[in-house]
Amino acid sequence: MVEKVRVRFAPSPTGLPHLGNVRTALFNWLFARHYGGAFIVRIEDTDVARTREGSDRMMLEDLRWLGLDWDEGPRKGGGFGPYYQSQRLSIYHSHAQRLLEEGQAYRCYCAPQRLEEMRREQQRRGQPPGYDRRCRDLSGAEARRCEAQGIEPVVRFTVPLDGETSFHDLLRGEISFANSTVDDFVILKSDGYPTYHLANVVDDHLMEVTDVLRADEWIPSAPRHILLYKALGWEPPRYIHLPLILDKSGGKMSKRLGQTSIAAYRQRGYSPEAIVNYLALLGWSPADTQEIFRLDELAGRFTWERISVSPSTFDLERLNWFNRWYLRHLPASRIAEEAVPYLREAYGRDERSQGTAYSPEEWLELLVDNVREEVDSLDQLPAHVGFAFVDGVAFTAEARDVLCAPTARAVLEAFVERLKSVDRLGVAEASSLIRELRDLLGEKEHLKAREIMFPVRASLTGSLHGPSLEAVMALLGKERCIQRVRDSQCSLSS
RNA sequence: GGCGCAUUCGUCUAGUGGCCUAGGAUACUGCCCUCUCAAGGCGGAGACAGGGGUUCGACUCCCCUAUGCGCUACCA
Repeated sequence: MVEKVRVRFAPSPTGLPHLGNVRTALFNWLFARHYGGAFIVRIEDTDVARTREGSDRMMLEDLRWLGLDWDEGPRKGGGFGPYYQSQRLSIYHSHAQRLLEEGQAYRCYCAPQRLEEMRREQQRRGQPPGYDRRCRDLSGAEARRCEAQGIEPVVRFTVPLDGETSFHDLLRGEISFANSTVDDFVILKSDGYPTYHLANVVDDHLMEVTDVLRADEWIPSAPRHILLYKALGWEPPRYIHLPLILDKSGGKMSKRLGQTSIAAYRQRGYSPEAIVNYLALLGWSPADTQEIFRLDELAGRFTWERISVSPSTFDLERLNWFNRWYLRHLPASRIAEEAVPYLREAYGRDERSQGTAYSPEEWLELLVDNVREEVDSLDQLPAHVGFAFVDGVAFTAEARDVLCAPTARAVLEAFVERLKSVDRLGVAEASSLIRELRDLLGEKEHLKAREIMFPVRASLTGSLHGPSLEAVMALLGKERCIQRVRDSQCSLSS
């Protein structure tokens, strides 16, 4: 690749951006970065009916969030704009006009109902579907009659009746189609907007795109694009068709609305690092067995030869694994910061440091640091930290059993006794307090570790599971610990 | 129906004719560690869609079949 590589991500703003979209964006971005090229974003808003207000904004926002910055495109500009197709209408018109004049395209006045009937009939007869070319050889007089009736025509491309059209896909090799299976497709709609086929070819050429990385589903329409390039006298770009991402039920991702939108994952507290890492390994693999990759590291190692050709299934479990990894390895301060909205939502506050040895910031970080390993995503966090936020302790059945054990009372009394003599209860102090307690009771009463730890844990949190005991103690603070032990004893005796 | 793409453990994948009694990861599972849950360590179970070729030798190349998916719009 001698010339400078230029690739583009060209979403159509018709809904919530999903994992499939973003994977295509990611691969384009990685390709551009790896080969030192430019990454262009172009909004393909040519379908007036399906365009959703704000969809382009969300797409851009998702890209930004994931760290996929673009060199040219909306909000950024560049020498090949505008980057919204709806602002390039005159460009498409002039090219359509040229094809019209050269006899490589023609106006078609067929009514939608007629086309529909035609298709039904073809279906019924078991014939290949496609436009029957009724308007292909319309006389001037007939065309004028239609115009007089006020019919807005579409412009169709004149596809050769025989021969074949083939193109080279970098991954799959030569793919060819008999021209007889390609019908005279529409390039300009009656509302004046171009179809994907025209807009895409014209823009890729004008924007000097060298490599097209797009989803697999485009392979069947590739011959149309090749034919257009040829008709316009242009050189087609190189093509890499990316394997589709299927959802759990086996269908193409974009067809199911579901919970696969990037926004949904962001809301649930998945990190962009995890999503990028997961997506990168869906359809691409490194030469070794490494699995954890930062974005810049991926850019360094991403080569198109290692993109796979077979479709893959989206697997939430695996995404969760990546997310847990990042939850565990990202700085605690960042996780704490991101946990705030979830805690506020659940408890109306994001800290409860009063009466503890910590500042609000320290407290939050300590809390998050001790539970982050237990969740798949941040939205699960509140469920694990109730003990630190809620006042009354609710006991689980097994916690109750533990507290009713004959040895529990002595343990708790000894615990409170030691607690009283501590003036600052941080994690370190809690830790040594526990050690002393275990030494003492282990020796004197011959109690096992769990016979000591469980009652304390149960009285403090109402549960047998949770963060390490010293963290629990430090998070509650001295007074609340003492209070909870007292309360638990009362509630048991009553 | 037509056209196209694909087919290795449940899932993501390695594998480009001998390195494969098919490797890694995840999920599942056993043990260890441990106050619990995680994490971590060490094990286990688990796959080349089927049939024909080509070859001294096929997961790897060719053909057929099957299956899955995609496209078949004045959607992208």
